[in-house]
Amino acid sequence: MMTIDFRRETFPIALPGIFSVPKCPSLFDEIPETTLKKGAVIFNELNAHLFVYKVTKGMVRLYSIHDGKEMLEDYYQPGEMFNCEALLHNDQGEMVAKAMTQGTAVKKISVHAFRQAITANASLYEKVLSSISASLSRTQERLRSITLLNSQQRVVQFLASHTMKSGRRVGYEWVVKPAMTHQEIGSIIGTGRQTVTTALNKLRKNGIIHFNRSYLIVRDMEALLRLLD
DNA sequence: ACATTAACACCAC
DNA sequence: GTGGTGTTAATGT
Repeated sequence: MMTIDFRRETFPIALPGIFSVPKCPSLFDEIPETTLKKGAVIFNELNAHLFVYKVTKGMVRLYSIHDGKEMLEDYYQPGEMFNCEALLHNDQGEMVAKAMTQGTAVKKISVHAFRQAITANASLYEKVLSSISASLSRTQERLRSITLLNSQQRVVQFLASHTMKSGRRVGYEWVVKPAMTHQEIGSIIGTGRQTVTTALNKLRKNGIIHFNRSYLIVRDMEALLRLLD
């Protein structure tokens, strides 16, 4: 009877994880996950300092509010940690995290426990850094996109990168399931939902994509990428 | 020209 | 019924 199934983390080589999704395997393994409905609050400005989280299913949106309007700050996908800023002392302002999609699941660990874990396992600290670094890169990329591209190009660019990152390859096509709402896509790329709808419909009319409420298929990724030249 | 906003109908869960 | 989508008209830059 073999019961030894612990996977101990050893890093003989320090890999520059440029393309790797920052993960935190051992620390969150034992934690039960919480499943949330779309729109459910994960943390708000009052309790943002208490926990560090990891997404296990679905997507999480992080936003702030200015003059009653929501400003999307960042978003997170399965395997990614978020709210690592809570480990630092500086206040991030009034941030709220919500489940972006139905059936989003997260795990959480208290800031105190996380700090203790870091003292026992220094490689955790690197994961915190790469998580924050990945968040910064995403935000820079969104800023660049909003500055340099028009809304149609932004839709195309987001669609291509999001599909290749989170979609499943099926033959020559890519399937993204569950589909994001046009509203959510709009908040990420900084445009209105009508603009997203019309841009997606144009792509659908050209046979490059197909979509309905539950999934989205990229039929011709090369044609999609060609639109960015 | 490009994009946003408001408005309305339609449809799915 | 609520929320998401398709479409158009008015308006702004």
